[in-house]
Amino acid sequence: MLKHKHDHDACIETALEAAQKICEERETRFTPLRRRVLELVWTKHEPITAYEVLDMLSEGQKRVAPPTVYRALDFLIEEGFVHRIESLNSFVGCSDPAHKHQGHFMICTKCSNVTEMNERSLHDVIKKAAEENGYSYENSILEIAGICENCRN
Amino acid sequence: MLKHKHDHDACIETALEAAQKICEERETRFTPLRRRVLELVWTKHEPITAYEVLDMLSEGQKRVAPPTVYRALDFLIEEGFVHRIESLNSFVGCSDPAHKHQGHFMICTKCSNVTEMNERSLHDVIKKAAEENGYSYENSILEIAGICENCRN
DNA sequence: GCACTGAATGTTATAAAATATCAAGCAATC
DNA sequence: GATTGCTTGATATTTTATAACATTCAGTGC
Repeated sequence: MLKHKHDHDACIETALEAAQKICEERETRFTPLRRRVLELVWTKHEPITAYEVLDMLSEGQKRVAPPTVYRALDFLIEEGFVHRIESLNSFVGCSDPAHKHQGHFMICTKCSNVTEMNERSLHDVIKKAAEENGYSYENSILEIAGICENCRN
Repeated sequence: MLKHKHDHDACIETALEAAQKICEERETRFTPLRRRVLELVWTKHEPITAYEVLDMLSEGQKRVAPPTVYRALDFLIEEGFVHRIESLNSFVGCSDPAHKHQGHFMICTKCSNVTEMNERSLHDVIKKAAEENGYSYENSILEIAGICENCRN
């Protein structure tokens, strides 16, 4: 069942190519394993758990161990290709990998789809709120639960 | 080492009394176990994990099992006396238990202290952002990491 | 008082998520 | 081709959380 009308294969491919390019620029190593994990994260196109990645990664070969997946995910998060959704213990591909940032998300409680908001204004408001309360700002997690447009119709 | 200059015992006592009163109003049961768990959460006055609560609860008596703690925490969260900090898998006492709400937090990455922000304006901005992106708003998690005023001095 | 009911707690077992540690492989540099 | 450091493999364990069923307890009606 297609939730979004888009060419999903192309969408994955674009993400992989972008990651590849960024890693070349940064001289970090986009190894086959890391590439494969990023691909699996994008394949689901919804928050995916580390153990789901693990299962998919293990298909048709010897089962990989959790650290393999977690290390790959750590790298991808570090590079900004993947975000972690704290409230779901899950991971999603980043829609704007070129700029490192912490993601702000809306999570549909019906269909589980996640939308990343890259809104400068929202980020600024949050940062300002922190500073007004005496905190220096490092980063922030924002996860909004609600019902998406599709599911309301 | 005291981090805040306040009478911590009084602060715990206030929280317990408030909870008691609210439960009477709502006709929900503020049992000895639930009271004790809330007390332990407030005693630490920093995010506390379920298993820390479990250990403290077990002191000087037969060890309690995880469900005992999780159920009490579930109740306290449901009533709005405790918030869960997703990014830390931990729990903190709510500073405004009289009004049910989802908490917005600042977390000091040095001293681990947590400050709850009950700012209407921030809440409104977040809700508006969600709606502008086509989501109905249910609730939201905001956890800002930074360094608190104390730790910067 | 006593049986009934439903909520709360106890108990046992297990699932789910994540990490520590050490070993082996591999890729770049000298 | 030896060295170095990063990456991956492998084993074990820790941390976090829940499922399922049994027992206890408080309130209600009789």
